[in-house]
Amino acid sequence: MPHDPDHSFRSGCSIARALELIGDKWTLLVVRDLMWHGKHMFQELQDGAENVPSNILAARLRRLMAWGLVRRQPYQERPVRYAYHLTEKGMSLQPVMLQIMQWGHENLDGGLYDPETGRSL
Amino acid sequence: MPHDPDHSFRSGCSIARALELIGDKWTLLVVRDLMWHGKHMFQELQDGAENVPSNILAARLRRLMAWGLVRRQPYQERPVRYAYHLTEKGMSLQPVMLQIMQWGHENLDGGLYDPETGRSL
DNA sequence: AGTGTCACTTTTATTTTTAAAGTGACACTA
DNA sequence: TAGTGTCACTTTAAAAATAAAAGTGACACT
Repeated sequence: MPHDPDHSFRSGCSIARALELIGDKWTLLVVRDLMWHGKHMFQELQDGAENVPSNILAARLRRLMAWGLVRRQPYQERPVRYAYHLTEKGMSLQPVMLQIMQWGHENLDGGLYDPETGRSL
Repeated sequence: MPHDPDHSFRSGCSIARALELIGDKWTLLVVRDLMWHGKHMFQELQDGAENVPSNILAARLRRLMAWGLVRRQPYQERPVRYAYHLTEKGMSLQPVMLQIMQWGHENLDGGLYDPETGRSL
C-alpha cells in the first residue's frame, strides 16, 4: 500500500499516521461530499454546509490527490475543468466515516445519513 | 447527550461536529494513550511516541474534560497531582479509533494494536 | 540551602487557517 | 468587440493555532 513518498511519518502508529492525513477539520468533510453527496466540481464542494475557504479546499484536494485518495478528470475542454472523484483507496474511508458519524450522532446530537438510501435518518 | 454548552457547531452534520472535537493531530493520540496504553499522568502522556508539546497536551486535556470525555482525579496530596482517565463517553470513541487504526494499517502501513490482549499484532 | 520531580504556564517564533480579493481562461450577450 | 458572467483556482494579509523552549510553584529529599 504505497502513499506519498515524500512524507515521513512521525511514528509507526496507524492512528498517528492516519491523523497526518485526516487529522484536521476539513479533509473528511471533503471526502464526505465526494463520497455521499455527489459533489465533484470545485464549486460544489465549496458551497457545502460548512463553507470551506477556497484555498483550503484547493490544498486539501491537492493533498488527497498526492496520497492517492482522490483523482481528478477533465469534465470539459476549453477551458479545461476538472471533476474530483474518490479512488478505491478513498472509498475505503467509508467505514471510518460511518463510525465517526455514529459517534457524532450519539454524543453531539448530529444528524445521520444512510449511504444505502442517500437519505437522512 | 450533553456537551460543552458554550460551543456552537458549524453544522448539524455528525461528522462535522465530531471533527470540531477530534479533528486535529493530537486529540485522538491522547485518547489512545489513555484508552490503551495505561498512561494517566501528565508526564506519561507527554512522553509518548509522538512528543506532544506540553502546552498542547494541557489544552487538549482541558478540552476533553470540558466535553466530558476525560475526568481527572487526584492521585496524591501535597502537592496535589491529578491522573486523567476517560469517562464512559470517552471510552465510546473506541470503535472510531479501531476503525482509524485499521485504515492506517491497511493504507499507510502502520502498526496494529489489539485492545483485547494489549499486544501489537 | 540546594537539587530534583511533576504538572503545568508563559513566552516567542513559526506555521496554519481564515477571509477577502484577485486572476486567467473562456463563453455569452449587447 | 467591449462588457459581463462562470468556474477554478491563487494571492495577500490578518488572525489563530502550533511548536519549542524556558519558566514557575509546590513540594520532597539530601
